Amino acid sequence: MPYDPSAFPPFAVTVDLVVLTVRRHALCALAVRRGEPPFQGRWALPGGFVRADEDLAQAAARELAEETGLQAHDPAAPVQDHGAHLEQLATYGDPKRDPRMRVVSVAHLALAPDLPAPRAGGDASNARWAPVEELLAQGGYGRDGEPVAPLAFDHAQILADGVERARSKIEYSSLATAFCPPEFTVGELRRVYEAVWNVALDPRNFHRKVTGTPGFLVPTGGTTTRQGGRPAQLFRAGGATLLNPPMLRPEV
Amino acid sequence: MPYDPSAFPPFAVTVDLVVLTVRRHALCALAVRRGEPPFQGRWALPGGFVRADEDLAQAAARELAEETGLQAHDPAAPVQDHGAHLEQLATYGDPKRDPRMRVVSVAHLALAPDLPAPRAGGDASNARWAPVEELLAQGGYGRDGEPVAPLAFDHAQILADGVERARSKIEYSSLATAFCPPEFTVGELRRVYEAVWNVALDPRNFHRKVTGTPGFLVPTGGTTTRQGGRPAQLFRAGGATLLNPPMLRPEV
DNA sequence: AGTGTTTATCGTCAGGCAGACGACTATGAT
DNA sequence: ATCATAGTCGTCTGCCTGACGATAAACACT
Repeated sequence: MPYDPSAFPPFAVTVDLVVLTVRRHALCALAVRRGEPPFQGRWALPGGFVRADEDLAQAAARELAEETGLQAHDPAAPVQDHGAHLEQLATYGDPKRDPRMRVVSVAHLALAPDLPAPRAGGDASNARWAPVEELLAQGGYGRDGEPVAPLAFDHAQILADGVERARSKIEYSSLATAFCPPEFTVGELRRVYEAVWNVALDPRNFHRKVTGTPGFLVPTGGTTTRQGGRPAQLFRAGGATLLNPPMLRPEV
Repeated sequence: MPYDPSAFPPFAVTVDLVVLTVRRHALCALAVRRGEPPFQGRWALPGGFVRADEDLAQAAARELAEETGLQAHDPAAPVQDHGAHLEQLATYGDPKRDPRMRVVSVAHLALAPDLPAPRAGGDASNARWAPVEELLAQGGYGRDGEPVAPLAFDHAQILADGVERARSKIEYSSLATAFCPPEFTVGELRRVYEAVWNVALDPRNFHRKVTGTPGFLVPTGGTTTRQGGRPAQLFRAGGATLLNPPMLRPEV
């Protein structure tokens, strides 16, 4: 029996991106300003429609490249080549989440080092890195005291879910290295954890933990003083993806 | 500007369910036989189209009730009332995953105690609990030696992802109690872990661990001998949802 | 009634790991 | 020279886990 198109309602399917990075000791997310209704002028997560012949991961990688110029990793490959980590986050399909029509959005989570400057269709004023704390302070006030409108659609929920995923996943995986440049120091990696978790970690215990976990870090032989103080060893991310035992987030 | 329907391709959106339970010391999943092409006669995961006015979680709960009669929990509520745990798993949208048309499937994971007998539209022969090992043995042979066809569509991948989610999530959450009846013994809970992980656990260390984790188990005061041997205390699931420190899956 | 089997439960001990923190090292700034 | 800043190595203590001995309370036999 051929399929009956009237047997199911048509949906629009989009991908939305939670793109996280660490800037100035704060966890930041990429936000773009909406140029058209609904929510015109409000900040939102980058995203767009999935094309007819495109896989979901392809669509997310395409949107990521369009917004940031970042190439997504092959998720199965170790974090070695330059580019962002990209993984599926969750799917949001409330019938009323878009007032225009029935839209199901497959949210993805991307983690990137600090390097890139935002660009949204070449217009920098319509894209920015904002501290997640600020973006999630719904109806509150930003760091410069001006009122901040909440994100468009259900994007505050999506962002919150993405942040929580990142916070929990760096506990038991080597994902935190996705926030670092290809070569980095133990101190830089520690500052990533501190920014994502918003806690202070003991530098000595952290150093013991990460250098003692087999396969997590590989020394490159070089050193750097870019942080000031005594020169620090440079490392690359090792092949290990799962940390066992995990890096424990401090209690409260 | 009104929206332009030609600006995006239409999709069908479905929910597919990975319903897991523990039967006779084995982790089993609910499979239904397909009554129509494509993959007619093959086993598949239960699922169906999301309706026009329905949230994704609602659609998953409806399908679960239709297939098993189980009521889904409110995900936020503690695991106390009877019914199945239900959570979103992942979304599968390969353009070729359904030969008929472009279908995006939002897979959900449900965990249920052993009680229910399968029913699919009243026809029991078209639904069964099968050990996941058997369902995932693509092109292999079942326990009775007859050849087993792989699951329809990409359902083997979805099932594998759901099983992996369950296996990892019982490590750090109280989710394993969702496989148990409302009142259960430490031994029954241990057999759940053993079935899901397919390992043998030390009864003494397991008992120490689960009874020593605050909020995990609440004694009801009753005892039972339904397993034979010395009577065991009965417990209910406590309010804790996250186990800290986690229950560690044995190496290798 | 006694014996064996089964399951539950409590205890003990050694090793590993994490948190707290002291000490030393190697840079640049004043 | 002195100080400030980071990085790195050690030590100690407490907690948790894995391994495993021992006891308890039921049932099935004989």
